[in-house]
Amino acid sequence: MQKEYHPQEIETKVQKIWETQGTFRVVEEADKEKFYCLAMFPYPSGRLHMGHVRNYSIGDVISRYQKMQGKNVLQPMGWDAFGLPAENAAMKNKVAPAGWTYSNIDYMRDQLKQLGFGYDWDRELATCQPQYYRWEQWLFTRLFKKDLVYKKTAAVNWCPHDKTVLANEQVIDGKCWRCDNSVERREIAQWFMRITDYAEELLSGLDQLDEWPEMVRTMQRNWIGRSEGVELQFEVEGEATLTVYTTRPDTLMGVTYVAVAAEHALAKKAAADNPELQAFLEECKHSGVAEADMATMEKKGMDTGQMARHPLTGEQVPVWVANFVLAEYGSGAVMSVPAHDVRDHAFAKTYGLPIKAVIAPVDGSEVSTQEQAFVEKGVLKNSGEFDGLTSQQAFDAIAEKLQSMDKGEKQVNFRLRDWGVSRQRYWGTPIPIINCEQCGAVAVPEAQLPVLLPEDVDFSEVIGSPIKQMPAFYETTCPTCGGKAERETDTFDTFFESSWYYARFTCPDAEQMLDERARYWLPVDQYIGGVEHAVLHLLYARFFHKLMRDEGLVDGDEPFKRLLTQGMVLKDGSKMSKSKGNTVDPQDLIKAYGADTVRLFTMFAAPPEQSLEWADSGVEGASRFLQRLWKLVEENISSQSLPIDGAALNAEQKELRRKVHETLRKVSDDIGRRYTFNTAIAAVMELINELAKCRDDSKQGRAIMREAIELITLMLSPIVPHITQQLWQELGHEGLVAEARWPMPDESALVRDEIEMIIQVNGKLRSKITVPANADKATVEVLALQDEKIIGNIEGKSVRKVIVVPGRLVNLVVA
RNA sequence: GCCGAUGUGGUGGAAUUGGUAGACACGCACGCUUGAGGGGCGUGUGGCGCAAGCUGUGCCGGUUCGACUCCGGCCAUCGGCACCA
Repeated sequence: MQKEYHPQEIETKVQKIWETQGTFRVVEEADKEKFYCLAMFPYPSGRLHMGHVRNYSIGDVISRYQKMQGKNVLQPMGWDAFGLPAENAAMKNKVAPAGWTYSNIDYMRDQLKQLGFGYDWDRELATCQPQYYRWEQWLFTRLFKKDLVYKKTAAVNWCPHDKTVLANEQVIDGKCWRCDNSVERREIAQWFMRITDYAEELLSGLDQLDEWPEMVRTMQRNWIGRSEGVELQFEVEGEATLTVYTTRPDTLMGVTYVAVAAEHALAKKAAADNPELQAFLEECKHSGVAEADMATMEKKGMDTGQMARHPLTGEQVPVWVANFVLAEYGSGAVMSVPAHDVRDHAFAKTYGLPIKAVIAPVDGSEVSTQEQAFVEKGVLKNSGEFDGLTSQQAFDAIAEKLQSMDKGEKQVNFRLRDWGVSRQRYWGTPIPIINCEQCGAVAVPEAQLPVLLPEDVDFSEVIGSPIKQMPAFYETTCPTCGGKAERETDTFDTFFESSWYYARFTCPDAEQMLDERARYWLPVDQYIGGVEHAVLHLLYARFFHKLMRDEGLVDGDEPFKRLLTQGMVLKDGSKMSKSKGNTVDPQDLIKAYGADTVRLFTMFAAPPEQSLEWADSGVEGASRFLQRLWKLVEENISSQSLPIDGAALNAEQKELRRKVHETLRKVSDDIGRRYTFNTAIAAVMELINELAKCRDDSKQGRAIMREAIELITLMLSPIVPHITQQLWQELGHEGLVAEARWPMPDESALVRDEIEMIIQVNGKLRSKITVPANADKATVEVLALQDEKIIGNIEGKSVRKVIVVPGRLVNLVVA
């Protein structure tokens, strides 16, 4: 065995062994328990960043651990290959997005291999390949026939100078990131998926996901935002009725105005002969479509001059246009009760609208609503026949009254909106629809799929999508009538591809969307990815799984059994990014220290769910630890495996061996159940510190040492697989450590005769005593009161109470 | 603004079920090794104090024999907010 640890040499060698032996290639084996471990696939941006390294290290540790449990472990890897950055690179460097993407994939694949992740590379896929995206086109046409997709207009960010649609990310402070002109909102026709049809199931399904972080389930619940309320109508003279939705019908008698979105038909109509209002609506357009912007901007409004008739009182209330009313939520109109809603209150104050209090506190106290809204539920007042009812009672009474007048009814509403999947971009999956003047929107027939995205495009002349100016692409004939027709030139949201890749990994070469193999592998047993995906991606994937289930393609209702959301990698307290110049390139670290050191540090520096603060000095520490490990094995390599006679061990040997097996028990729990890899590593460090101090050359002493280094090699192998493979071989084992079985602690080595207990006086630590492990409460109490320090401490005071927590402590309450 | 997290030594973090706060590591200091540097090894290291001891987990308050942990209120930082992925 070499005296020094040479990571690069070992890693190259070990990676070659895995590759030639196909160690991580898997097939379906009906008689073996399966484990599907998936880390969110990367966007091929060019180079791996530390976030990737962390994500994939976590997945690899879990996968390797499960493999050592004897399971049939699938760990695939692929590429979320469509997206905006490829187009930006294309414009900047005058290269086609496809070529840029594929060369990035080649580079990053090589980086992943250098890190030694145990992927089944035979299953690799990239979402920009026609053999992948053809099946989502196919699914879309199926959903089209089921009326689960539809077209409607929706707002986008529009740059009037570049004449192109901008992503939210491309709008900086309301300006276009390229030309710095003001961005406008513009309504265009787009395709939507009826995710709201599944809202109820997406919500209730969360209750079954008991191995997901509670935080993620809460965020999804709030995102779906189920509410019970009342939908009711206000009549507006000369107009269609104005429909509003409220969760507080008990406040209905306090309505002093109604507000509509700037895009609302009523607002547009009222503006036709009102230049001032017209100007205001124009002004409202000058904001992006992001909800955060809508919520933080100054609340502005204008009277339309129209009056709406209160459904119960018949009173006339003014109709206002307000920039904070969301056109896409509910009906794009709200009833306003300034006395009992914070936002309505602020608006009423600004524009001098009346505030009418109709809810009083339950305890009968007086509150003024002139300076501040009273938003709690209470008892009705100033509400005619409903006076004296509680908010709860009034909810039902008012709903019933409205229903009897045919002016409203109870309704369940969701905050969740249908998913707009159209993107006015090039580098994405073409939407498989043909627009015919005669027949309307027609799905591309199955036999004509895939609709291929032309990859040979010129980005130097165009702003926006080149296929929109490519007649060869969009000119076609209608599949129904055979007449002249045009293809959709929009592409899918890239969330579309990432919503089902987990399923395609089970059968990447199938000549259909999914085949029988999906039923063997799914659901994913462990999914790992950034917490930033807690809502959107994870919700869309759950939705897709249900769509595929309803197509008979998969079993089960949920795609991901257990979820781990990893924290971000930070440097100097903020997210690593090129613009901040605080990035760390994993490639440099692999070169300098080897992959095992990089993996070890990322796993040791923080528990996976927390953000990880990067520290170069910590990497040094990880490297040092591996050298210590190497040295420990090297110094003890000559010790042979010998049987250990538990009864013949002296006290020190017994204690050392107990430490070894306690460490094994802890590491198994930390890796297998808790996923706290940092504490698992710390436990092994502690053990190695103990072992390094040990100088016991007796036969039994050497046997304990030998057992310890074998167990340490196994315990660390999921985390640092290269060095442990080399050590495993040096220790004389034929097979791969990756294929070894995870060891079990020896229960007899864990037995203790004595335990230490702490003694507190009034909750403060005063002494420690050693007691027999089986001592009962009374014995412990007596021993505690005999302790010298304690006697001194409680002298002259009376013991009022004694609390004994078995195995832990004694607390004496004195006064 | 709304939703969700987080806050512990000089630093990253540990404390798993309300029971020894600071494991493990980094850094730092001192010592040994070396011609020197590097490296390695050893000892110490929350603060105050000579010590006994006191004090200490973002801030204010509460529950408890006992609170980093539970409850109420605040502050700060981070993530998401539907066209970044």
